[in-house]
Amino acid sequence: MQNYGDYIRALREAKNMTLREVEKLTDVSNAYLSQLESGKVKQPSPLTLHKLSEIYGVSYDLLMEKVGYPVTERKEKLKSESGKTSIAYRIGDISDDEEIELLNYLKFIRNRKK
Amino acid sequence: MQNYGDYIRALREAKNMTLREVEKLTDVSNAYLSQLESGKVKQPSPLTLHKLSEIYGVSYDLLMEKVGYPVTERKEKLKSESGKTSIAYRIGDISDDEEIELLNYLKFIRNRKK
DNA sequence: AATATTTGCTTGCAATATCAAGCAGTGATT
DNA sequence: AATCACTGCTTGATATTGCAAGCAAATATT
Repeated sequence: MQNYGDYIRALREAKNMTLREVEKLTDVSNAYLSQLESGKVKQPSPLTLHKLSEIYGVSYDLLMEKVGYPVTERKEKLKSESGKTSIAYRIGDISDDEEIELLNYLKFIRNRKK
Repeated sequence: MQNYGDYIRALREAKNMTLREVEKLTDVSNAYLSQLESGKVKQPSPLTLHKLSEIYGVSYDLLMEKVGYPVTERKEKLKSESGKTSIAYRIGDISDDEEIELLNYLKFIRNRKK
């Protein structure tokens, strides 16, 4: 299992944001963000995770879980049926590690030219 | 709203438990429990709150909220399942060529292992 | 080429979570 | 009454979060 830091770094880079851009949007220092992404922080506070979840477009619960906090049981796991034409449908269920690789690869092909 | 410590103390006393009984059940020191209940702790960790929620029979979310942590709302939870939370959102708008590359790459990494 | 800006990072430092150990009061047992 | 166990509490110590300030390498601008 990978470090959750790699995951949130992948999220940021997938959006082509710098640490200081995220800092301005979240009021979390770039110094601390750097530590987060390099795995030097065990469990960032829920508030910090909430801010990150908002700008990266992932669910708060997901980040809480990745960091190792207890999560509230979601009894219904409804699959997104809306959007059978979306890429999400074609990709299907993917693991966390696969998602990191995909996001990294997307960043790569988008920065490839120029 | 006042001190959440008063609330946590009320929960314990409603069950006629001592600090040391709770300590044995939760592995949270009686010293710290005392500080919690007397309002000397700002934000106990989610894990601590989870343990307390289990033995006091209240929801984890409720304690999280009382302490001031962000909570996931029901509405957002439902909506997010097929919206912000899906990989489609994280990827964002994507061209046909990019999608083909992504899907090929996904196939590649899935065949790569083993 | 020289200078300025950007970017990720390291390093103390302050604030806080949590515990181990001990202390005083209260109630039970001898 | 003396002792014992139990109760809540305080205090000092340790670990961790998060920040301000600075730094070196990369990139942009003149």
